[in-house]
Amino acid sequence: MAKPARPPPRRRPPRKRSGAGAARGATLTRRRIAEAALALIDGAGLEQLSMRRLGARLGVEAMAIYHHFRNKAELLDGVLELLLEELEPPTGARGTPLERLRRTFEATRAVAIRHPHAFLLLPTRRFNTDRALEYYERLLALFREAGFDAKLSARFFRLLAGYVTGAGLAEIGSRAQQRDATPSRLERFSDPKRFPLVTSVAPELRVANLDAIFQFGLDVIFAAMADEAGRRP
Amino acid sequence: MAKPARPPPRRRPPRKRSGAGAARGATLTRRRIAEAALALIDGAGLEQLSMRRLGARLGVEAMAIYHHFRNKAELLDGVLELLLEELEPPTGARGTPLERLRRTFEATRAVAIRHPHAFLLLPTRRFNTDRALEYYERLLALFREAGFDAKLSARFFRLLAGYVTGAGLAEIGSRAQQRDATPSRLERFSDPKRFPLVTSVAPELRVANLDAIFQFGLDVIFAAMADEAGRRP
DNA sequence: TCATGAACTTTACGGCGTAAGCCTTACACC
DNA sequence: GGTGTAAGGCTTACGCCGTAAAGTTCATGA
Repeated sequence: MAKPARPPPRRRPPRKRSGAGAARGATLTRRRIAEAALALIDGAGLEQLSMRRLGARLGVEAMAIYHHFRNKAELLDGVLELLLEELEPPTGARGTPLERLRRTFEATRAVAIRHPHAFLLLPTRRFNTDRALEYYERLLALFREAGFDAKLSARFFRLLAGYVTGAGLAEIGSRAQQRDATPSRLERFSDPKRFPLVTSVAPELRVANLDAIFQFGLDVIFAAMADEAGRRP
Repeated sequence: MAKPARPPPRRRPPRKRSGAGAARGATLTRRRIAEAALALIDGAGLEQLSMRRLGARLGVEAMAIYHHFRNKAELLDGVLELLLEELEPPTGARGTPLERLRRTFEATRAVAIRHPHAFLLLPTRRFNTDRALEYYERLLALFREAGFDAKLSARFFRLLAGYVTGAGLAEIGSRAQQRDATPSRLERFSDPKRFPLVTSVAPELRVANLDAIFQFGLDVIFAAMADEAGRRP
C-alpha cells in the first residue's frame, strides 16, 4: 500500500505528434496533466473530470494518461499537490510567528475561493506525500516558534485547520448561489413567518460580509492562542 | 428549479409482491429507500452507492427507485435528511442556552463518527428543505436566547459550524486508518530526521486523544461566546 | 543495424445514471 | 360487478465512465 514512487518517467526529447490536428501542446508530463485536470475542475466541477474529457483537452487519448498516473485516484492526488503549492503565502518570513500562522490560514481560505470545486479534495483525500509533510513541518515550526509544545500545537492545529476547511466549504456553498446576493435560497424561499430567525440572520451571510465573518473566527482563535502563548514566556 | 414537491405518493395498502424470491420486505417508501441507502453508504462508502446496488439490496430493480426519487441527487438529499434527524441531541431543553448549543454541536461530531462515509454530504450539498430550515431555526433560537443579535449569531454560527464540520472530516480521516493507532501513516512512513516536528506531533493525534482535542476547540470558542454574552447583559 | 522500451492508441469489458415504454394490480366510481 | 385509472414495479436501451490488455510508433543506446 506504500505507493512505490512510480519510476520517474525519464525525460526524453519531445516526440513528433502524428495525429492530424492533435498537436495541442508539448509532450505529456505529470505536471501538465495535473494542471489541465485542475483547469477542467475549476471550469466545470469535480464530477466533470473524466479521463476521456481530460485526454481530449490535452489532445490525446484517455489511456495516454495512464502512462503518467496509475489511476484516477493518483491523478487527483496530483491535483491536490498543485493546491498544496498555493497553501502558503508567498511573503514568507515577516512578522511574528502568530502573524505568519494567520497569513498561512488566510491563504488556505484564498484557495477555497480560487478553486471552489477542487477545494473539497483537501479535507477529503489522505495526503502523505513528501511535499505535504514538508508543508506540515513548516506549519508546525510556526507553532513551535510561537511557543507551543506538541500537545498544544496539535490542539490549535486541529482547531484552526478544522475551522478554515469547514468555513471554506460553507463559503463555497454561499458563493455558488449568486454573485452578490444572499448565500442560499433561504431568503427567496423561506417563509418569514415560519422561520423568523433564519430570515433575520440570512442577510448577514451575504457575500459582501464573508470576509469579515471569516476574520472574526480567526480573531477568536488567535486571541486564545496569544493568550496561551503569553502564559508561558 | 424550485423542487415541485413531488405529488405525495398517496398511501396505498401494501401490494403483494409477485416475483419469485423477491419478497425482501414491505413496499418501497422514500423512507425505506433512504434508510437502505444510508446503510449501504455506512457499510461500503459513498461511492459504492449505486441505484442498481441499492435496488438489489431492497429486492427490487434499480428503476423502481425512480418512482420515489426523481434522480440520485434527490436520493442523496433523502439520506441527508436522515442525518439531519441525528443532528440534535435527544435531551432537549435542559441547561443554559450555551450549554445546549454546545451539546448540539457535540451531536454533530457524533454523527461524523457514526456515519463517517455519509458525513461528507453535510457540508457538501445545498440543503434548504423544510426540515433543514426548522433545524436552523431552533439553532438560531439558542443563539438568540444566549443574547446574540443577528450579526453575532451569524459570526459565531459560522465559526462553530465550520469548526465542527472541518474537524469532523479530519477526524474521519484519522479514524479511518487504524482502530487505536496513529491517525495517519505519518508515523509509519515519515522520516524523523526530515520531519522532526511532524514526528513529535503525530502521536498527539492518536484516536484516544481525539475527544479531548475536539473539546479543547469547543472550549476556546465557547469561552469567547460566554465572554461576548456577558458583555451585553 | 537493430533490439529496446517509452509514449501513445485501439479495443473491449463491466458498471454507471436514467429515458422510455410495458405490465400488473388495487382502488374509485358507475 | 365491471371497468378506467394510475401507482408501483419491470425491461430495454443509450451514452457515459474507469481501466485491463494488447497493439503501434519511434528515438535511443549497444
